[in-house]
Amino acid sequence: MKVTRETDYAIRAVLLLSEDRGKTLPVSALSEKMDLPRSFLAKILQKLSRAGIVESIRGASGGYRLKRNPSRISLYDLYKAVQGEFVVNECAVEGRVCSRKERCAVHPVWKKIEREAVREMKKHSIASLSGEKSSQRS
Amino acid sequence: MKVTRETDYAIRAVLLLSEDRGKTLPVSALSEKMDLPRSFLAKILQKLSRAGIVESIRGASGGYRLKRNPSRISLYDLYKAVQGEFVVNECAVEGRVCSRKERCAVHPVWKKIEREAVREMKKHSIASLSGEKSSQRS
DNA sequence: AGGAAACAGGATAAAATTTGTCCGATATGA
DNA sequence: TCATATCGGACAAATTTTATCCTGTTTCCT
Ligand code: FES
Ligand code: FES
Repeated sequence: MKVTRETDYAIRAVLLLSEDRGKTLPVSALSEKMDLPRSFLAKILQKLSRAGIVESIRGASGGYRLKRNPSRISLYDLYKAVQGEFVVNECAVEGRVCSRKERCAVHPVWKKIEREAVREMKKHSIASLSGEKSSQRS
Repeated sequence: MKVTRETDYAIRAVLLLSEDRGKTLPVSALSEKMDLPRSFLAKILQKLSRAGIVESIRGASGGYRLKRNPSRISLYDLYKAVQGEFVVNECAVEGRVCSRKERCAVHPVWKKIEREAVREMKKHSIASLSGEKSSQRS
């Protein structure tokens, strides 16, 4: 559930890609401009690529560019592409074995926190977050 | 931010302690009844003890008992006693070094998720969660 | 007094996760 | 062909999670 460096880096990279919209940037440029470890970022971009969020262009003058409109990329999309399903408590995951699940009164609380957090992350698109000065109220 | 086994176990133990209210139970009993690893649970109870949530009675026929009324013990109290401050993204922690903090539009989103989750956890007391059928009373 | 039951606190450690690096293979533009 | 890139897999350090064990101390009971 916690947002790791991986996801944080993914967000920063995608934010940068959304600035020069449609532009293709190599990992080196993204890494330098956002001060992120290069080879780690490379791995992260592969995940985003597989998730259909960015697109890779191989070969000389290649790099990465957004595949979707920034307004259609939410924080949740990035979280999920990088970290997978958002889970508050392993015990409350659907399909997990937990002998107490039926009578557990705490379970629903974790589920609610989960839903609220996901909802909040879905609310914010890269488009609404980019541009430094965007006074997004929520 | 994720709820670890430690916190999950703490909640189960405190729930059991709240059933026999005021009763003192040794770690062995708590461990057996809730099927939790004994020595691990012992460590967790020490944390709860230091946080003033439970009280330890040493010596033969000793054990642990609640120090506060179950209606005054929230999930958040337990989370904090065991895992410390609730944090969604390390980058967004107060007082942390992050060069981009000032102009970062994502920061407020993590903070909001944090506030909402903490609020939700504070809303539920052990009293309101115990008794399987969630009959509210205090 | 002595023994058994129980917690306190520190040391230790296995397993899992996070946070990366590196390299050989492949693709592509000039 | 050569320089520039990504791809995918292997590897690895650091940290966190999930425990266990041991020695010491307290307290009840006989
Ligand atoms: S869901 Fe497993 S104990 Fe609550
Ligand atoms: S708070 Fe550090 S980059 Fe957003």
